[in-house]
Formats: sequence, C-alpha cells, structure tokens
Amino acid sequence: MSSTGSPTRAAGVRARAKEAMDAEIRQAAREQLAAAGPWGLSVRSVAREVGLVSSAVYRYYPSRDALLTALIIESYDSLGDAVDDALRRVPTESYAERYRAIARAVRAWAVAEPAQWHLVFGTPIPGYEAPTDTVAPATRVSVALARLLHEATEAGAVAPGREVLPDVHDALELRETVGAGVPDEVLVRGLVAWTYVLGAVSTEILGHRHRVVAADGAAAVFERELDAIVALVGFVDDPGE
Amino acid sequence: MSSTGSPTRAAGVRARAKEAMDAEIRQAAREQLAAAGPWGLSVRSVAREVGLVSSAVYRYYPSRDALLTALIIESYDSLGDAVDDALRRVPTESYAERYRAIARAVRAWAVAEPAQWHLVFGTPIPGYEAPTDTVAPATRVSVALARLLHEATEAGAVAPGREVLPDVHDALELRETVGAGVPDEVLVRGLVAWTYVLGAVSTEILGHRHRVVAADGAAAVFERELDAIVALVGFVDDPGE
DNA sequence: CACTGTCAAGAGCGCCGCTCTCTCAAGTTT
DNA sequence: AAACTTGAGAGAGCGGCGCTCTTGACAGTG
Repeated sequence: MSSTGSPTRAAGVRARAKEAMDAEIRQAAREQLAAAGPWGLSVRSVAREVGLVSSAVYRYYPSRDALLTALIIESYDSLGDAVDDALRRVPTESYAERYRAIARAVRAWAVAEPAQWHLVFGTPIPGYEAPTDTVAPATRVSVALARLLHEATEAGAVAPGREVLPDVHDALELRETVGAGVPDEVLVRGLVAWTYVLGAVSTEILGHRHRVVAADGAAAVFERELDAIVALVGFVDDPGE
Repeated sequence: MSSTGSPTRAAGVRARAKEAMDAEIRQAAREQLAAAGPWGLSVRSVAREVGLVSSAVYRYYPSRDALLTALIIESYDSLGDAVDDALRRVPTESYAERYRAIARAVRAWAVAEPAQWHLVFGTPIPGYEAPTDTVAPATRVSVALARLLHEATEAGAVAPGREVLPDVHDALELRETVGAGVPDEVLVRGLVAWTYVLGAVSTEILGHRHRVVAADGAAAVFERELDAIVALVGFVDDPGE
C-alpha cells in the first residue's frame, strides 16, 4: 500500500508525465502555428505557454525543426484519417463517389485547418529536408486515390480513351503505386484529378480565388468542378446497380 | 561647368545614386530569397551584402514586409511578362495553343524561379495584408486566361456542353472578368483549367510529385495533362484553317 | 559662406534559436 | 535505509534578428 501502487507497471509514472508534457507542448505549438504561421512558431513562446523555460523544451525536441516535423507528421495523419473516414461512408463500388468523397474530405480538412494545410502543402522550410518518418503519412491520400484508380480500372469502370504517346510511359512512376494494369492515359487523368484537388484547395485557402469565386459559394462551385473532373477521368458508374 | 554638369537635370544626380542603391538592395534580397526562402530574408544580411548597416536599409524600405512586398510585385510582373511574351508567339486564333502557351510559360517561370513562385503562391506571411499595389500585377495571368475564354466563346470555339445548375451562377464572380456571354459551365471549366496549372506547378515545385512523376519526364507528362485539360475545356480549334 | 536636407553609421531594445552548466528530486540498486 | 543514477527543468549567455533613435558627414542652395 506504499506509494500510489499502480499494479501494472510502476516504471511508467514519470514517463507518463513526460508524455503529458509532450502533448501539452505540441498543443501549444499547434495553437501558435494557427495564429502566426509556420515561421511564427517560436520555441520560447511555446515554452512560456506551457510554463517552462525555453531550454527545457529542448529536452523534448532537439530543435525547432524537429518540433515542426512532429506537427507535420501529425497533420499528414490527420488529413489521412479525414480521408479514410470519408471513404468509409461511401459505397466502394461507386468510383466517382469515392473520388468526390476524397476531394471533399481534403477540402473540408483544409478549410477547417488552414494552418495545417500550409504546414504540409505550403512553402517548404528552407534547408529543411523531410525526414523519412514523414513520407509514409504524406502519401496516404495519394495512395487512397491510387487504389481507387486501380480498382476502377480492374472493374472496367473507367473509360479507356485513346492511347497515350510512349514518351511519358517511363516517367509515370506512379504506376508502381497504382498498379501495372492501368493504361498510361488513365494514369495521366488520375494525376490531373489529384492535381486539381490540390490546386483548388490551395487557391481557395490562399485567397487566390478572390473576385473569382464568391466565398459563400465556394463549396458549390467546387462540386461543379468535381463534375468536370469526374467526366474527365471517365468514371462510368452504374449507380443503383 | 562646375560639378559634373548633367545637361538635362542636375537635381537627379543623387536621386540616381539612390535608385542604383535601391536596385542593389532588391537584387541582394532576391538572391537571399532564393537561398533561404521568404522567412530567411533578413534586412541585416541584405545590408551586409550591399555594404550598408541595417538601419540604412530602412531609408529605402520602412520594414522588412515592405521590402518583401516590392519583391512580390516584381515577381508578379515577371510572371505576367513571361506569359505575355509566350502569348505573343502564338496565333491568336488557336485557343488551345494559347492556353497551352500560358500553362507552359507559368510552369517554365516557376521551374526557373521557384523562390519567386513560393513568394507569390506559397504560404502567406502571417499578419501580412497584401497592399492594393499588388492586386493588379497579381491578376495579370488570370486576366489573360479570362480574355482567352471570352474570345474563344465569342468565336464559338469552345464546346458549350450541358447547362450548369443555377446554384453557382451568383458565386461565379469571375464572370465580371471573363464577360457575361460565357456560360456558367464554361466558366467552371476555365476555372478548372487555371486551377490545374497552379496545382501542377505547385506540386512539382514542392516535390509532391516525388515517386509520382520522374523529374526528367515532368515536362512531357505536363504536356499530356494539358491534352486532358484542353479536351476538358472543349477548345475546338481548326488548326491550319 | 552659412543653411538645410538627406544618407549612412552606431548604439540599443526586446525577441529569437540554441548551448552549457547546475540543481535537485524521482527512481534504482545494494 | 542508504547510496547512487538519471533526467527534467532553471538560468545564464552567445550571436543574430527587426526596428528605433540619435548622431555625424556631406551635397545642393540662398
């Protein structure tokens, strides 16, 4: 009955405290990020926020970049989760709807968390080389889209279209992700479909659609654009079938 | 014959020196921008570069943001010039080729000057409100595309396609730039065409096409994507006619 | 010649990232 | 229970940052 007497493992008591402090630091960092942008994140002010001195924060993260990296990974995963959740709510046979679900989820995530969008898809930190930890979370969304393209092709649910010139066959490295059975031209169309989503969300978040699309109609216009992209990719669903 | 005796206007001697110094400052700032990114630009190191003390630079620009704004305007104009030059080399009747020329020019400019791309299309400086001086240069490219869309529609060189739902009619503010005669659905397709270019260039510059498109085939893949976009917009040129 | 306006220098403020040393208490070993 | 090990946090300090204020020098003008 001495000490608190956790029956499972006594060793984790202070480790748990450290974990809590770490979470507190990341939370404060994320708030500061939202308020001041990636280059406004300062170790010192994060430390102040959580009631530490700046040097103490370096016990948790060896540098400002390392803290930023942790936030980047979390953001990638948050986006990946959002997309996965959206996909889970859509029938797997409707390929066009799956694409739309991905696109909507990405946009909704970005609109809700623009700072995190900038963290991931914005200007890179100069001299910052993405650690290998980031690549797996970073590709989650594009992998989801690749799988969609693969399955749609397998199911014959995407219009094949005319053949593509052979000068891009070797350059289309995404074939390794999507699968060898997808024709070059479908790969190109899929690339356009993903590129468009990134472009649309970025322009909207960055305000580059000012006087182009009214803010209150952005979601509706996005849907009409998705109509065009779905037609471009050539998804031929039989809804209800 | 006293002093240097410029016959035109004597008052401009030191003004010219100031102009030269200003150009030198912007030049140094641009180099530093390319090396270290927007947040790596420091007034002090620019001053060191041009042989001044930091406070002297504030004679030319009242703040770091003001210096950055000057560079942003220059970059917008540089991009606008690049697009205008490209358009001048293409027959005005071939609408698809004009679109391709714009797209290629934007990509080429960005690949050549990624730092300037990030300056203009990257993460915004927090708390930085774009001065009104920047909006005119900023819209040059999209205005060029708008004119293209307008002329193509006037000439009947864009497939009209099915009607668009009325829920986006009011939201499509770009109609004021493009012209009232362009159907909603063509506006949406034009929006996709421009959005795609921004997305493609951004993803390439940011390295988000790593393991998706091989670096040495990026230009070729871009051309194939443009094929898809041209088809999407529905330009119906009669080349040679 | 004296006057005035302007450009650059210099010092200094508070902030930053980061490093080093030190303290001191929690946890471990004997 | 005593001795030892570990590591979280504090504090001082380095050089660099944006920016401000004051001071000196010198060109153009009456």
